[in-house]
Amino acid sequence: MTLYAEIILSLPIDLSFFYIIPEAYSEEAKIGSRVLVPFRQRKLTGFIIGLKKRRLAQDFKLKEILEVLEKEPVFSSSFLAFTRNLSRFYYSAWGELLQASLPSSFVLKSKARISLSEKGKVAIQNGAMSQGERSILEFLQKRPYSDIFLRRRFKEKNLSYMLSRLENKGLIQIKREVKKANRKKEMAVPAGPTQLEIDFSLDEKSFQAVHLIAGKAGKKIFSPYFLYGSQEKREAVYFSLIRKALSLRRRVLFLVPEISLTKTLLEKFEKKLGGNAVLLHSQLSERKKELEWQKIKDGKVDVVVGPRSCLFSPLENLGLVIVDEEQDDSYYQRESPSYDARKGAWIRAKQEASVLVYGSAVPSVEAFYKAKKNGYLLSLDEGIKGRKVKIVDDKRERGVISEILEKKIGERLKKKQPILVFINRRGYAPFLICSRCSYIPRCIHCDIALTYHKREERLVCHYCNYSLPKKNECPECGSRIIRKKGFGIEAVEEELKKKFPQSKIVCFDTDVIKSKKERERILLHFKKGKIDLLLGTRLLVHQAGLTPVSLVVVLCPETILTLSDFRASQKTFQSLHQMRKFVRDDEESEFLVQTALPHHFSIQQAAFGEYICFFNKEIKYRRIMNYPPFSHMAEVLFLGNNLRTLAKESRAFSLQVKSQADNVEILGPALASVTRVRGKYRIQVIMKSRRKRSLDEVLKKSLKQIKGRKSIVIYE
DNA sequence: AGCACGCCGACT
DNA sequence: GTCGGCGTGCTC
Repeated sequence: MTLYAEIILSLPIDLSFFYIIPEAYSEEAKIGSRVLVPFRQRKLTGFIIGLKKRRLAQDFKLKEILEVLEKEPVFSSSFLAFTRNLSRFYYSAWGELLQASLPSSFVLKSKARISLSEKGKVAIQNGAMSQGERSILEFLQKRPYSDIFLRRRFKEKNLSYMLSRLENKGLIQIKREVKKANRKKEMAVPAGPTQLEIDFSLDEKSFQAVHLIAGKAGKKIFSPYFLYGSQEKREAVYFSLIRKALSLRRRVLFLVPEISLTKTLLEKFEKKLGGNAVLLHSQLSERKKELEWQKIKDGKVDVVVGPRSCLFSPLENLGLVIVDEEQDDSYYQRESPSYDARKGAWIRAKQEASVLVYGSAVPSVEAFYKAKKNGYLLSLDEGIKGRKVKIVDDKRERGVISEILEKKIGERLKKKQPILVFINRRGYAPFLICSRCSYIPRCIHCDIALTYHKREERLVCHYCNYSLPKKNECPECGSRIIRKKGFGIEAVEEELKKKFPQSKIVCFDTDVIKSKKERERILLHFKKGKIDLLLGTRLLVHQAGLTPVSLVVVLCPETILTLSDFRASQKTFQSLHQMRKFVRDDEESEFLVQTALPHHFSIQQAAFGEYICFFNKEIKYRRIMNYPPFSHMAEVLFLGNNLRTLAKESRAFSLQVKSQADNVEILGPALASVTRVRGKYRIQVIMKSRRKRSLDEVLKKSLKQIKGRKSIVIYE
């Protein structure tokens, strides 16, 4: 009897396809199997999501599956259910999520190899053809090439069309083949004996938290928790819980933000758990990732630690999912397939009926509110550490470095105490302006002013990297009076070096740090005291292993607040809070914040480390404005080359939404804050609703009408 | 996504 | 009148 398979392909489309299962594969073809199928001219990797005895799609000529690639399915049915739910929630293609769940060598695709035919060889001599066609044929005289190579060589936009015409004329042959990686089975290296570090230094509150959560770990019931407390306290609880889960023979997924992935983290795990943990991250080699994935799949690993992509680890019998530093925005993947690993962890834990633990000392207000409201917030007593804090008003000061700043920095330098200065603005000046005609140099691909970089003497676009040399004359009116507006890290560096010529001052930003080696060298020098003052952007904030110092200075923390983002206050708070962590915990250490908005609550509360105060204020504002967590929100971004068609499309979309939505609020369409990036225009529509269901119904219907490219971001 | 089909302007 | 630009639609 013929069997049919419903298959999801690794493509950005929300459709499944049906194929015939050949007799030879009737045993191997199971739900979750990875298969190779013919798709138009190509061969693609697909995943079986259903088996049918009768054909459902009557009007198609079904094709046969070419190959079932493993004896046992790569995905369990519960994993399939999890990824399907995730794809529905975030409007990302299921196939793309499945593809992202596998090492890239598992996703096979046919590649076209193009060679000259006998007829083609003759045609070069005397055939009539266009210039483009002739040049391709002449190029193929040497040897056959892949279509990717040809595409790079001939920059024509319509190469594939030209090739298909040449193929039809019989002048070339196109062979489509799948290249499989030759994977040798490698013996897993047995973990060496590790000295296990046993410490159960839990205080009363932490002990109670462990007791409460561990009680749930034994049962197969989904139970979420939020641990609110300092890093050390959270970690102690995590490790107790991990041990508990392991003793119950259930596995653990431990998610961390992108940046805290360091060797230290793995060492910590090895000391506490032996060689049982595996660290996965994007910087591992493809081969290494493949081996680790296989180890997890084979059940040889009990704990997986890593960033958001680890959400898709093939762990079975999952008992505990931990999401540490819950507030970190790196959990949200914006590139397709987009998803939020925090919500993803929720969906997966629910699917696997396991315990879920979020943790943070500065939770996102959404998560904190939900945890409080639904009674799963566990406070580990985060006492506020009193540090000396000074907020300096920008407007009362003159110059880049104010008098107060100069005095404070001077004092510390005299005492040979290292200093950290943060300013999150690259370059020398955010933009230049001609004094005579007010001309501002702008990017040719993006709707944004160019930043002046003095080191290179160039004007640079921070969105697309377009740059041009800085000229002394205004290109509009020829005047030589061009002013610099505002200041960036280079200007601060210049000023500091002028004021403190004896001191060793080093800059740490993307424009200086070009290699891993460079980065480590500077951090080491700072640690050893060879650098007196380290000046950095957000890049520096994200360096784990930077030791606290006695003076931390922050310049312009308010830049995020000027953006039209409902989470601007939260982002400001979190970024300042991260910088505050670098202030040494003692009496004489000081945190100095110089800002144009000294009275803004997010800056004040962050400077003083008052999370609860910040939360109370912010949550009121969210409630009034009906922003998450009081609503579900979707940001739909329309992208296109033509502003006119884009406007038409987005307006049609919003009319469609308005016509059917009684309980969906809609804002826009409006030009995005940066109207054009890399030559593409951007128009934004924001939708809010109390219920995700209502939002989904409207969104699903309205999205069907749009053909153009769009990206959707979901907040809840 | 990729690839085919089909519709229009600029050229032999 | 054809070539080759791109917009639209389909893939089991």
